[in-house]
Amino acid sequence: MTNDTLSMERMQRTGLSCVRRLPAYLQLLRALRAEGREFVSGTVLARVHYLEPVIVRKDLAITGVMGKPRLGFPVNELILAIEKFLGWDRAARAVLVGAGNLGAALLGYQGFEDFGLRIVGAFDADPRKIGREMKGHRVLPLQRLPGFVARGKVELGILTVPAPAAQAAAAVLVRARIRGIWNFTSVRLQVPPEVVVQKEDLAEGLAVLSHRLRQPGAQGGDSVPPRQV
Amino acid sequence: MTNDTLSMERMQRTGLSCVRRLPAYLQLLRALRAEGREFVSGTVLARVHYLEPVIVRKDLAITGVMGKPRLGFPVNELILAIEKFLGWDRAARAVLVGAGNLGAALLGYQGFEDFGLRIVGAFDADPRKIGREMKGHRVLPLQRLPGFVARGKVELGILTVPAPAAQAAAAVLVRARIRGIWNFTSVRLQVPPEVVVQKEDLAEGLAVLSHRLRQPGAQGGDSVPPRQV
DNA sequence: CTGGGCTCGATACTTCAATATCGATACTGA
DNA sequence: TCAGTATCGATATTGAAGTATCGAGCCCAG
Ligand SMILES: NC(=O)c1ccc[n+]([C@@H]2O[C@H](COP(=O)([O-])OP(=O)(O)OC[C@H]3O[C@@H](n4cnc5c(N)ncnc54)[C@H](O)[C@@H]3O)[C@@H](O)[C@H]2O)c1
Ligand SMILES: NC(=O)c1ccc[n+]([C@@H]2O[C@H](COP(=O)([O-])OP(=O)(O)OC[C@H]3O[C@@H](n4cnc5c(N)ncnc54)[C@H](O)[C@@H]3O)[C@@H](O)[C@H]2O)c1
Repeated sequence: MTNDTLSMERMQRTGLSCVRRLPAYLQLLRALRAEGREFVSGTVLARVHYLEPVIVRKDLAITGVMGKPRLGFPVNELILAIEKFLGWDRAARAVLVGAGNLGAALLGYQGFEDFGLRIVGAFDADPRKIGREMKGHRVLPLQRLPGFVARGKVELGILTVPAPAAQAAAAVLVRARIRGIWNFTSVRLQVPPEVVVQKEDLAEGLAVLSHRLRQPGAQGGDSVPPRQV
Repeated sequence: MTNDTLSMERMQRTGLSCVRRLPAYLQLLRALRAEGREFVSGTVLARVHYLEPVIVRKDLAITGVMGKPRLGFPVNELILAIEKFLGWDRAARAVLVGAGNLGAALLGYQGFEDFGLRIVGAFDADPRKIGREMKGHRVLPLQRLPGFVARGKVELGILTVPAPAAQAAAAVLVRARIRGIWNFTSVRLQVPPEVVVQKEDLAEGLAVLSHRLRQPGAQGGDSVPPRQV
């Protein structure tokens, strides 16, 4: 059985929780590679992220990379495998729709290249914003989006318009044959089944934070720390 | 058994997945209240959010509000119960640390009052930003944070500084006796157990999106997959 | 060259969320 | 008035994620 077949088989039964943790591993692995480390144990990765070592090993198993006893996992190989697994080996091209508060922040964020994303265009409906330069991008009118997407092989749309405009803007993206939408509005978008929508809802995190503040027995930290020492 | 006792008992065994869904219900319930609706069935709530009716009923059960057969749940009572459950009946006061790209977006966001949050101050370390007005807030030097927090009964800190500055900035917040930190950096903060940290990681969502784009059998629409504690 | 100890992968167990099913209730409409 | 039905709450079942444990491999120290 080839490595690829193995990888594909495991991909089927991949839990989402695991996928969510991969970027954190990737970040640390890249830092280790920059230091020249060749191997790292799952135990070390776990300690940094307050996880159980066994979770890390199980997560890394889906990449198909084998660790060596006493040594750990090969850092560089693991980086490449995770990047390939997530499709981050080549950055996906994305357009941003809604060059407002949040849109400007995302346009100005330098870290997306590390996460397999490159914003190549910004669009807005407000005539006062169109034509202006924003964080190194010229804001274009929404009417030019379909041509831009088709010509530029754009795969993703980032949606940062006000809630009432969200569904209509999503429809424009869908008609432009975008493959996925990163949705920062609070609207549940209706899209055809071939379009993937990932909703990013700040209210969710805020609800968890508020709730934990009210919980008397809540523990601090980003997650449950394993056991001390 | 009083409603309060019931509510407190159920609060103990509340799952996080449920808490994450509450803001979505709340949003729709408020819209219904604005229309004058007095009752709404769990089935309707479920349809809007693409959930199973059973899930909605179980989620709403933790508020202690009882629904009536054939009628549904009392809208206004439910809103008040959810707000109280999350502690959103009075907005928590928060300071923002790091008035950069993302910080400016959050400062300019008008929707936080609906989520029980009020940003009352903005802080930065960059002398060029200090003193400037930003989205209606004067940016203050970090040294003034402790006094500001103590005097203003500030409970929350919003962390939007670059990653290398994150731990130090968190330490300032902790020393100022903040109760919770909303962490937008990619750093796992080390804080004492009485401080609650909620980490908001865009890379997680992006990883899920990328992965689903590569999954041939993935279906569209946004789902809210459960996350680890 | 040989035993100790760290680490890996595999398997079994536990916990919790999602789903299915059921009887009970109260409004609708004939 | 009373059958019909949408809806509720409760319980049981399924499934996924996290946890515990074990044997095996391999490096290193002595
Ligand atoms: N700002 C934040 O911190 C924040 C946080 C969480 C969620 N959000 C969500 O992000 C979205 C945008 O928030 P914001 O604060 O940036 O609002 P904003 O008003 O600052 O920006 C919205 C932008 O969208 C443009 N726009 C309006 N209608 C459009 C259309 N039909 N097509 C294209 N562009 C259009 C507007 O001209 C404006 O530039 C909202 O849905 C909000 O709920 C924002
Ligand atoms: N911009 C985005 O869209 C985005 C998205 C996801 C995550 N983030 C994260 O948010 C954080 C900020 O991102 P950004 O794009 O706003 O960066 P930024 O550089 O625009 O803003 C950072 C701000 O923090 C200030 N600062 C630096 N050191 C400080 C200190 N010790 N104390 C107080 N303030 C200090 C800087 O002066 C600057 O104003 C980063 O950790 C980034 O990873 C940003």
